[in-house]
Amino acid sequence: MNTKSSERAVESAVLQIRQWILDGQFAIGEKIPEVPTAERLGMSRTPVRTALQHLASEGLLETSPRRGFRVTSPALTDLEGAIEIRGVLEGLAARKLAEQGASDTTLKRMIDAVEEGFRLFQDGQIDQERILKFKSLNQSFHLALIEGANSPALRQVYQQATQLPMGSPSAVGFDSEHPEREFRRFLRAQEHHQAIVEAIQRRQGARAQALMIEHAQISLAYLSEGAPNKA
Amino acid sequence: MNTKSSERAVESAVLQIRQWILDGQFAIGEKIPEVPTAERLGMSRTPVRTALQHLASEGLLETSPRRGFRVTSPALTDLEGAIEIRGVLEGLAARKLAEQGASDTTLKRMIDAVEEGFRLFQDGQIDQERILKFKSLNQSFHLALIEGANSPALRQVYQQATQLPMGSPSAVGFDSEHPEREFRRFLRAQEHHQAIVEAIQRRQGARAQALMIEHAQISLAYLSEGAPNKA
DNA sequence: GAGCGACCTTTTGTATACATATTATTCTGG
DNA sequence: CCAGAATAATATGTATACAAAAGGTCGCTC
Repeated sequence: MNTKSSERAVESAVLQIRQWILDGQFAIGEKIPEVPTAERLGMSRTPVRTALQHLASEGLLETSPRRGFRVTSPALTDLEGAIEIRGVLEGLAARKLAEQGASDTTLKRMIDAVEEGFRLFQDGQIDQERILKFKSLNQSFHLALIEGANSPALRQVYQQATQLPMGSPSAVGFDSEHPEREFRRFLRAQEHHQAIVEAIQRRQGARAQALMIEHAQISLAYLSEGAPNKA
Repeated sequence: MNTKSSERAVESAVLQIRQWILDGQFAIGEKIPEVPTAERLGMSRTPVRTALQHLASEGLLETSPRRGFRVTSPALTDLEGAIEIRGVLEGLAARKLAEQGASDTTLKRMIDAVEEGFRLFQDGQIDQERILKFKSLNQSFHLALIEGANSPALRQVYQQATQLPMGSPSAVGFDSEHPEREFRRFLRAQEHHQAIVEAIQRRQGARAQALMIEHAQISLAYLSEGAPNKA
């Protein structure tokens, strides 16, 4: 196959291989050889190699000099750890925003996300479409927070942290058997977001930080309550 | 040139290019093209490319899809950000240690570091050798903390964070013109370490976290006092 | 039959060729 | 003389060829 259509073989390889790993299609210590993977993806070794290096930098693979790439323990037990990390990093971002003042655009992005979120749930209904929309709004809120904090270091580390398996804010699950409980959970998240925005506007750094960290703890509590692990 | 001597062209390229960047041989936003770099290093584009990707994952370079690699700001302005991040991550580690209990070996590593630190300064003297020793003890303390927290995700993100330029705990400076002030600074750090160990032993999670974060703030205050930036 | 070593296969590392996108330059029109 | 488009030059992304090393297999020796 010669130089396919577009020019993002690497990107598609990263997405596909990451999915394979998260789907559990590879055992924990299993080796991922370049040639079969390249054939499976219909491309040459070069982009596959690049993709594997990228995934290794994400922490999904480990590599030894002449020994290729192997799947690391996906640390499913450490989903907790990833959420905690997200919490303290976002807490730091919230405090910085409050202390140094948030830009109008940042504030607008956050307020918009909150208001749209309330509009989503104002009639008390909940369905698949709204859940997806909420996830998107949620991610938008958290991203505005991090980007608004105006700290390249924070942005970079946060990005690394959210690349950990299932560590992303959008990886919130949904228990379809208890919709009313889920509804309350989303609403509580909304209220937290609102309180955080308020604290930032009032320049209450410590409060913003504490709220943000507590906000992350919700996800943790949700997990230990026996929530759906793979929704 | 055909397949040089050994098989670590990539490694040598990483070392060399990293050195060039840290030496300031490239301007901040400057592009690092593959071909000239490959020629300069006497190898082909392939290992250079791999090395550049690696350095990008370290945060020294940034990359856009079809636009190659550029040197990122060494974040001298964001040294602050790196220290803050270290602070909240170590704070999280301290809380986890306190809450879930520290292992004997972890506790011993931390206590040893603290006691040796006090022994270093007990006669009120300070010199180059002791400063280096203190840096080593300091690093040992912080490493024990992170590793003891038993969270793979935390370990990984922390490692990433300390790879940020000058973000490592051992990158503490020393102002040789004010030795007595420096002495007090080190002593204060020691006392913080001791208090943190105590809080962990007493299972006071929130206190341990707060102490750790405050501990990081010392470095920040030190910076803004006009401390030596490159000691 | 078991241990050790040579050989063969597989796989990674590097070099190079080519295609395509980006960037710089030049030419034309206003 | 400047602006914008077409074109040339440069650089990146991908494919492929080749070399060297790791891992496995087979055979030899004791």
